[in-house]
Amino acid sequence: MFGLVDGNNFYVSCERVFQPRLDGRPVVVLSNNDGNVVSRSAEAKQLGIPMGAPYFEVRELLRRHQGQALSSNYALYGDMSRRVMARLADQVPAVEVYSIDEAFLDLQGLTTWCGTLDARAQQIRRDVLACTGIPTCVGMAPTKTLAKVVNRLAKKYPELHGILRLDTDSRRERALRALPAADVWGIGRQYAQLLSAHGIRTAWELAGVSEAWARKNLGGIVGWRLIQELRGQPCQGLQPSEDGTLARQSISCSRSFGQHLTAFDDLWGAVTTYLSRAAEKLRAQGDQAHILTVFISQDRYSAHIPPPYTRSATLTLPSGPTSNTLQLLAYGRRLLEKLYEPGRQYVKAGVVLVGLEPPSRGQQLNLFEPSTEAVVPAPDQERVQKLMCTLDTLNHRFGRGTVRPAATAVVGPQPAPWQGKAQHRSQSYTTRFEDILIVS
DNA sequence: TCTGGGGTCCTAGGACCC
DNA sequence: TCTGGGGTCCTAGGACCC
Repeated sequence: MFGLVDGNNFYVSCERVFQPRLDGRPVVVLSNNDGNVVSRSAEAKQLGIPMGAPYFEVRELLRRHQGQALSSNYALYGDMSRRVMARLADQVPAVEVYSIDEAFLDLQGLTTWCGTLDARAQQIRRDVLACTGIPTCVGMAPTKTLAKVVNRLAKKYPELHGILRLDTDSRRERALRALPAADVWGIGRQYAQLLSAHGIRTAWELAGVSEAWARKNLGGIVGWRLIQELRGQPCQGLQPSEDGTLARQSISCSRSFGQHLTAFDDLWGAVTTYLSRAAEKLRAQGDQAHILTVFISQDRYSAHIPPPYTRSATLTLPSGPTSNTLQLLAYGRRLLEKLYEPGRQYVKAGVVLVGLEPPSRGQQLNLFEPSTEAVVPAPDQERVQKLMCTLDTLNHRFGRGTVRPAATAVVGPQPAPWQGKAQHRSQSYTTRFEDILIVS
């Protein structure tokens, strides 16, 4: 039996823990750059504010209803997530951290030592709420996909008190009939449209399509598995997370700018910032990368700019995998030089690291004489490692960006030109001493 | 005026291998 | 005249997730 625990309106709930004045009011949390709505309180949902709505479209509506919009505060949400996951790990045999606000649980054998599964699920919810302040719902079912189904229903119907368990065929049928096919895990916009065109409205009807049809129309093997899981045949196991974190197969960092940028140095400042951050994540994961991509984008909403809006360049590092920020920056600069065109207005940039692997003992050498200008010479490995370790320690202890590449420096008191908007940011209550909550 | 960021998996097609 | 079979790796693109 799988459990799925999901934080209700997670980002909004994190904010409310430290700002009770937000209770009972329509509250939304915005994406980076204060762009779109990414989390909504129940009151905001009731106003009809859709997920993903551009902020400028709903600002007036929120104001009229004494609502509040908040800039996203990932330091806070990440830390609250860690606390929630730690509580879960304490109470079940295994946890798979699926996203910042969701985890699959292994419920095997839980009933034998603590009453019914339902009672156990309620106990987990109470514990998480008491220890972190985050309200959750729990779905329980024989497959991950069905656990997602019942979790959604538990959220939708308050009379279920936050939990729903699915263990018989008649319960499965009732649950699937109650859920629109478009709300099934794995059915996005395109597939929803296709299903609707074929008259398939509920998850129950979706579970009834033929295997051949699912294979043909819902992404091959992926669609086949989806149908199996809806019918109660598990196709995905639990992949327990080590120490509450996930080892990634790719690491990226990208941002929209607060204004249009045209100067190379400004773009380079942004790319330097993002690449430094990505390299930090890479080292935190204990990996090195051997493929680097840099991309820059123009405004895709602009009427007079033809696609493609994004141009990217990828390089397999000729000197082998590395997690050295300085070496990555040297390659990154060449990629950006390749992409940059003077006179164009750019709105976003980013970097992606792939080909991740743990450091090997020796450094990979190029069999053929490398064209010397293409290779960024790798300085002494041990010294570099020490340097990176010192960098990470300082930035962890004194705050992100305390020690950083000079290309990101800005003269004067104004924010960097690539800095995005965040006009309604709450404090980092749990991760900065200066921001600790004062109760008077 | 204003429109996010960070991931996953799968498929198809081409180059190349023996 | 006649032109195989079974692989791997890489890339681009498309779908999905939160």
